[in-house]
Amino acid sequence: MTIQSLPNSELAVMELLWRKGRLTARQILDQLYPDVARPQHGTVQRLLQRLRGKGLVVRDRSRGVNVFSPAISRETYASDQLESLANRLTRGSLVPMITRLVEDNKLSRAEIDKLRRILEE
Amino acid sequence: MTIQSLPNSELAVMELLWRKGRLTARQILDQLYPDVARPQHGTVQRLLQRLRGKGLVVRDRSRGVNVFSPAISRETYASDQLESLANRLTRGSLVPMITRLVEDNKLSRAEIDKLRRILEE
DNA sequence: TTAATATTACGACATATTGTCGTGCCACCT
DNA sequence: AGGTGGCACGACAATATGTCGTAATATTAA
Repeated sequence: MTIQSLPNSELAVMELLWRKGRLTARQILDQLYPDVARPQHGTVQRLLQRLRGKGLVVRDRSRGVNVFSPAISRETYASDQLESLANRLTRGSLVPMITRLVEDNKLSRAEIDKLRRILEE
Repeated sequence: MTIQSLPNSELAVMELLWRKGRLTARQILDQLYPDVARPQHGTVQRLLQRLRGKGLVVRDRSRGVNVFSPAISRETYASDQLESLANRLTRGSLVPMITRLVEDNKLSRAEIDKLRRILEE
């Protein structure tokens, strides 16, 4: 089963968690809405709650304040989304998409080199 | 600018158009809802209208009945979505996603070989 | 310990998106 | 003129998304 695609607001929270690793709701609030007049704790709590429901965030209740962290890595989420994309559009194969990117010169020399190295094994 | 991600109902129409090339609304209706009791022309017309609005479908009014065809290829749409995914999640690079797929053995031998050939140039 | 403060969980909405219908209008064919 | 099919689009239900408000609980400061 594929992980669903996240809406912007939830992705923004994941982005922070992927960058920092572990954060409290307040820390997320401060980073997401640094200069909002009346920041809403509720909004962040809600987003975290929904993300937990989707299995993308775990919380640590062991200390006073809940600490949240990603349940899956950015790479896992990203590659999962890529698989889903390929399944929906190109019968599960990456070939048509990558072919097109190469033909359109959308991949840098460096990127191509790295990909080749990965595929050497 | 990136092409937006299509909802299921619209993707189903694109899928048909990509497969067949050119179709009238009625042909799409017959294929999409082959055994629905009271098929709704309006639904298909609406979907085609929205797809035209998004620039993904063009119509040929030169004959009596409108004939619709894709404005962009499946490969263009797919690779565009892939770029968008990479931009949102991995700073535009495919490397993290592909690396993960290889590590997880999600790519077949044949798929890897094809990708390598594409990247040879 | 108690009052103030922060945190949490979640109901409630406003908006936006998606999936469907229905209807009125138009063109063509008898 | 009447019938048939096609077309454009308003409308709306269902769902998803983004945001608040608040009551209950936990924590901290006095």
